[in-house]
Amino acid sequence: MKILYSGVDGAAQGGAAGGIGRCAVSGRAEKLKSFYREKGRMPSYGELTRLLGYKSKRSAQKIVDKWVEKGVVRKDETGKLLPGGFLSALRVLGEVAAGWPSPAEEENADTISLDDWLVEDKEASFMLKVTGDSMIDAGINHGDYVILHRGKSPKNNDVVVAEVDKEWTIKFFRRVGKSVTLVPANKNYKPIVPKEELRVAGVVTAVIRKYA
Amino acid sequence: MKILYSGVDGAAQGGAAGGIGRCAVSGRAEKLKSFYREKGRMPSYGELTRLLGYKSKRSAQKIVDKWVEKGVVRKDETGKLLPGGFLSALRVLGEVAAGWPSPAEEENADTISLDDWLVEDKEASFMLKVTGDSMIDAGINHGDYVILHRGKSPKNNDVVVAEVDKEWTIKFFRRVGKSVTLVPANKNYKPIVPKEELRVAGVVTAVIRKYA
DNA sequence: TTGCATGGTATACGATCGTATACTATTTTA
DNA sequence: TAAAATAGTATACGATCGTATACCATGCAA
Repeated sequence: MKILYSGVDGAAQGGAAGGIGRCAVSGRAEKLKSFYREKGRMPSYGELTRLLGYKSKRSAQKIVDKWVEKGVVRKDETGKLLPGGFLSALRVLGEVAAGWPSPAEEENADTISLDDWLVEDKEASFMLKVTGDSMIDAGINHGDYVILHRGKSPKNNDVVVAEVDKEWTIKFFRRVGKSVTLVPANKNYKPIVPKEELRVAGVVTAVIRKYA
Repeated sequence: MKILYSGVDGAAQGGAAGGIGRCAVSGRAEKLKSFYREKGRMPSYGELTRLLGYKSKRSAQKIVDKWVEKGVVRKDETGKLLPGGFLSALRVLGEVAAGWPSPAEEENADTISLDDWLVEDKEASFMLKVTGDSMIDAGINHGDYVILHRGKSPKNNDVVVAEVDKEWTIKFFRRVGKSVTLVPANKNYKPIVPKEELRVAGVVTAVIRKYA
């Protein structure tokens, strides 16, 4: 029995079947990406000229014009360069059961920023680490992180973080008529019906688990 | 029974107890943040002067000097401004069971970028949507997203995405001596012992669930 | 062979860049 | 009250900014 590990360069290993190719990016764009990752900002035309090994700024200008057309970079209203779609954090592929995407799909894959995708309102959002297993049947385990949106008011069956009778918990928010019940996702725990005061800290908009 | 929703401005609502205050940031830094979020780059000194309503660049310079000391912004070796710790995506607070953090803690909370935190090697990482419930007891549900690191070779008990005998699945990777077993986290499924070929697409480094 | 893109160089333009010195108020501190 | 720090203005410096026109190769199609 063979075990194949798909490395960064797929072709070097398994060879034919299936094929997980490296995402082909032009060498020039690659240099731009390095610059941006390293320095945290886009280069000026002068810097780009040197970066690409040109002797005239005009050459860099022409490259940029094409990049703008392709959406690799954008331009300010003052002409300064802005990061385009070339360095978004992650490529998003299809579903697991659907088989592995072809190299063609892979290159055309959308890219997203997890920050933007997961957090709608950064000002009003927090991340919390979850303790306990009261939501384990909802796939929220001990040690997981949740993103909490504070401004939102909970709808029925939302997962919320709430303080009920002096204790903070994470539960399902379930409203029947006027009364509210906080329902755990673990049959070893009982639903909580707040006696005096229920303080909702926010609605859980995402769950994140990070493997070491 | 009272239900309190902690809005963005906590003080406006519940008043005293507990208190979830707004993160206090100077109005000037707030303007900088807006500029950066809107334009995707840091302002020049000239722009910053106008942004803050000054008439002389020198005033903006002095503000920047203090920001640099506090780590709000950084500077290039050419003097250009770089984003500092002021706009990282998320504030990270304590644990749920530990009670709600005090406003003081809240202001001093660390901030992180989910992109950087979750994805070590962006070039070699992908995101996949999970189909099926074979890993449900490990808290990986149908519809969840997983981040896949392709270069990594799996250790024992890692969650991997693999193609075994022409089918793609997500399972625990369990190695005993020379033989490898792919173990589901669902008692309705049986462990898979690859007969001919096992192709490991990558190791799952994170699981993300996003609530609508 | 002609014509015309393509890719690169050289150079020049006004505007803006980051930095600096000098000066005037105002507020804080001794 | 006097001294010292703070906050803001005015202005000037050389360097670099983004943009533009012109020119020179090479390659390819008509």
